[in-house]
Amino acid sequence: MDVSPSGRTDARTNHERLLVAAREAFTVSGGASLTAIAKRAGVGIGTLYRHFPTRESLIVALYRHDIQELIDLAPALLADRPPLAALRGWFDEVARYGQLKYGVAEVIHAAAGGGLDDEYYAPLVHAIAQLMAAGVAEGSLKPDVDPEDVLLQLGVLWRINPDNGGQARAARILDLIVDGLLRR
Amino acid sequence: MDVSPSGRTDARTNHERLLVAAREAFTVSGGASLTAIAKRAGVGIGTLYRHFPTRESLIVALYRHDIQELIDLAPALLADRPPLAALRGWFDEVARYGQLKYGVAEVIHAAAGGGLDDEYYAPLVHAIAQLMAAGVAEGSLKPDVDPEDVLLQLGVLWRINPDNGGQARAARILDLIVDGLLRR
DNA sequence: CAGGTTACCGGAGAGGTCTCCGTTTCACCA
DNA sequence: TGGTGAAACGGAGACCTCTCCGGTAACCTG
Repeated sequence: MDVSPSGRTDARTNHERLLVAAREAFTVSGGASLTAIAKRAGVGIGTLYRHFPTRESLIVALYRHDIQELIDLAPALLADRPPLAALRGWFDEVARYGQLKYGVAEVIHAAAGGGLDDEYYAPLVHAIAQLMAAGVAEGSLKPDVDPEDVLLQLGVLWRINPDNGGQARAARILDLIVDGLLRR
Repeated sequence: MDVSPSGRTDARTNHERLLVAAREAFTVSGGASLTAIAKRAGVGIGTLYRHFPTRESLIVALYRHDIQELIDLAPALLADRPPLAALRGWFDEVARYGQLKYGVAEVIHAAAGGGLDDEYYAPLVHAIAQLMAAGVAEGSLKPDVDPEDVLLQLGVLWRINPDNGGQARAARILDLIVDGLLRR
């Protein structure tokens, strides 16, 4: 996932510089090649890869904060809405994040892609599990649905063309997904 | 999508050779670089790209036949099963094709990806529409669901890791999708 | 504070995708 | 049966991802 911050100060420095460069690159243009990021950081491409073995791992590091927000949102929503509304609200937020912040989309996409790198996608699964548990307890959702299956289904959000009524389409599909979870 | 067969015989020949080379490459190894396919066809990479502007367009041309099979299957299923069983059966078949034939997966993925190139993804939408219409007529499915939304949802099938219980997961998710379409 | 280990660095290189454009060749017509 | 213009060809080149390994220098230890 991420190289552990070891004793070497140069390693830590480079790690920092890479994150800064990546953040700049992403906020400026919404995307950049790894080569360009390494160059911007004044570091060799090899160094970038040692610190962040995959493209996602870099992005995850960048957007850890936002993802955490998403995760924390689940219990917050549950606190002041009925379970179903909370679930649907959370889905909406996922969609919104995805359209807004390139990085979050990337991560969820990667997570859903079966990257199996539990480290950072487990929390997302956990958030979903929480939301679903509330609905199950209430009797409105069917029990025994695997939250990972649901995360996987959310992956559809990133195959929707954003312009041209994509927002409406996303809403419709989220409705379908929720309906699929309802107890009959 | 595909270059129109013009008067030039060399164009037609190369088109043919590319298809043959691609088919060989895909059946032999399940996948190949475009460079390799062009080389195998004895043609420049530029020629390959002129005939097939995108990777998908090449694969679509290759698997047009299989996709047609899938499309024809919809009415066949409807003829000898109740609508819901037909729908679910068709979904299963899509999943099976996807795991079996690389190309079909590619196409549906591309189609669902909003490639907007109606030419070859409209038939898939139409197949779904047929299946759904039967369910609606029978009263078991909700009306007014956009078949494209459903096709989009099927895209999840190609984010499932095939090994490691992927088959079971696909079945579970297809159940969820169908449940989402049921009238409540 | 000198020397040795060893983690870390950087970039060359392999292999891909896709574009661009100078060159070749075909089909048509006088 | 040429001659000719448009269409098709092909590969160099720009740019990307990712790997590998010889060189470098930061820490530790005596």
